[in-house]
Amino acid sequence: MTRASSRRPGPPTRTERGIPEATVARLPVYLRALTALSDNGIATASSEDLATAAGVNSAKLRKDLSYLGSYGTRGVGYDVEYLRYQIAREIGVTQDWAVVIVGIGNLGHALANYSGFGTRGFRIVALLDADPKLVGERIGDMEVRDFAELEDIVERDRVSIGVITTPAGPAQEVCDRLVAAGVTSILNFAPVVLSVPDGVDIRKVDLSIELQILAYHEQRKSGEAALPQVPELPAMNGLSDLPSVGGGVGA
Amino acid sequence: MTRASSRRPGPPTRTERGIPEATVARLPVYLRALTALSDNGIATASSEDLATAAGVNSAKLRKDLSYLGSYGTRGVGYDVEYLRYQIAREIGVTQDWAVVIVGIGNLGHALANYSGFGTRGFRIVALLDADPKLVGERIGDMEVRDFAELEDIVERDRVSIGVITTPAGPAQEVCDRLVAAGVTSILNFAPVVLSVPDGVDIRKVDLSIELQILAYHEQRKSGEAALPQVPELPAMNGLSDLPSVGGGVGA
DNA sequence: TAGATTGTTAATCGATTAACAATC
DNA sequence: TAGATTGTTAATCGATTAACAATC
Repeated sequence: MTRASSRRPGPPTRTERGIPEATVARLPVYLRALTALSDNGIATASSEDLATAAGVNSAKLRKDLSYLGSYGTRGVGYDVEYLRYQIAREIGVTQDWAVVIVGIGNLGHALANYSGFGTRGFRIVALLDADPKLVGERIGDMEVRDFAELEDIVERDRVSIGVITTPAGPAQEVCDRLVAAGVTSILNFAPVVLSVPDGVDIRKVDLSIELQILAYHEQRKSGEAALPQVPELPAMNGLSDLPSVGGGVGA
Repeated sequence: MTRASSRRPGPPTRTERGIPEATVARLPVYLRALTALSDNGIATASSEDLATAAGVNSAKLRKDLSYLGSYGTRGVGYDVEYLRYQIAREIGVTQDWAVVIVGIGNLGHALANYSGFGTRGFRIVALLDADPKLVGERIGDMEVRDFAELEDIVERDRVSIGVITTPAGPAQEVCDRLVAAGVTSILNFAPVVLSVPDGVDIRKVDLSIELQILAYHEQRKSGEAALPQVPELPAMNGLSDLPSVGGGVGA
């Protein structure tokens, strides 16, 4: 969330279009919950219903929704379709955003094939890789194109979002090229801290960080109730001869 | 972060092993930064150096490290190797955690092949899928095994962490099975809110949510400086006949 | 000793939550 | 009107940040 913050002082008024970051991060969760309710033919839902579906408490949900406006009816609840549309509009997924994926290794492949690319709202316009061996390969109904075409594609298709699925090494360079080409939002899967200029948003998805956070809590559980995960058998701990899962992401 | 909170009142004393969640989430980032410095042969680093490498400000970094103890030297900085070990120990990655991956579709495949599985600290002990067509398939040096073997594997290998890479549909059922088998930490890639009992930690990685958060900010940029991403050509907006990237994750 | 840098304090900011008045 | 549920207030909690005394 490297966002150039340009906020005036004073309390955030609703009309000032200043929705707290924590709320913004939950809007997509509410959107998904509403879509699920809608698919189940449910026309109206209380904040309690919605909160349950979204996995938050109802006070938080009501507070979050209050930043968007007053879309509920006291004593009744929320109209599922109406609220869904309002949230989709607020997030900006009533229009389609053009996306490029750079780095067609295992992960890039997986993302390229990922059907529910955000329940619409996004459109992959190109899969790019610098490796000539990959260029031309078909994935689903797309073809991998040369990374050198980036600038043309970004301009032609008005691409504003780039997804980086390269290894750590080339990620910063790829990032710089994306930014120079005009991309202003980046989703980074490479395990590096990328630096971008003000005005460019960057978000990071990092498997090993997530696992490490789980490990931290896991370590502290062992004593409490369940059995420890640290094996009592000395030979098993850390010295495993199981291979460390080779491969490499390979862009 | 559905963690059974069992905190006594009062300010968090350093010795009370109560590191703030926000700090815990950054420790892996510091660990990675230290590893990079170490790989570059740097033996000592100031909080400023480290903060730059980790992409945070130095005040935050020092505050974070202060929860672990006093591992720096005033006027000098931090010994890279020493601090790296201390953080690794605090996180719990000086030991190996056994991990199972459930759902060997595109994403499961990608994760199974992912080499740097957290710069060590984790060991994939099984790839599981309920689809008989997948069972037996080799991925790297592992073989996909039947999901029915879950309980045996968890017990035998003392698995505490499960990664769910199934589609949304079966995810809750898979989750329940993991929990019943004794898994107490779950990393969920399926686009659903999973419910777990107290004492089980769950973290979620969600591509489409990340993209939607970017879209929200992107939408609000358009007016400001750069060109709008909403095409001026009416025919291009939302009505694209480009296929919505079909496929399905398929467990 | 002078310069550098940590570890900690205290102020500030933002997020969460419970409670309830407004109102359907 | 009585019951239900929203939208908002206010209290609380946790996270960030700047500043600086401690100390190498």
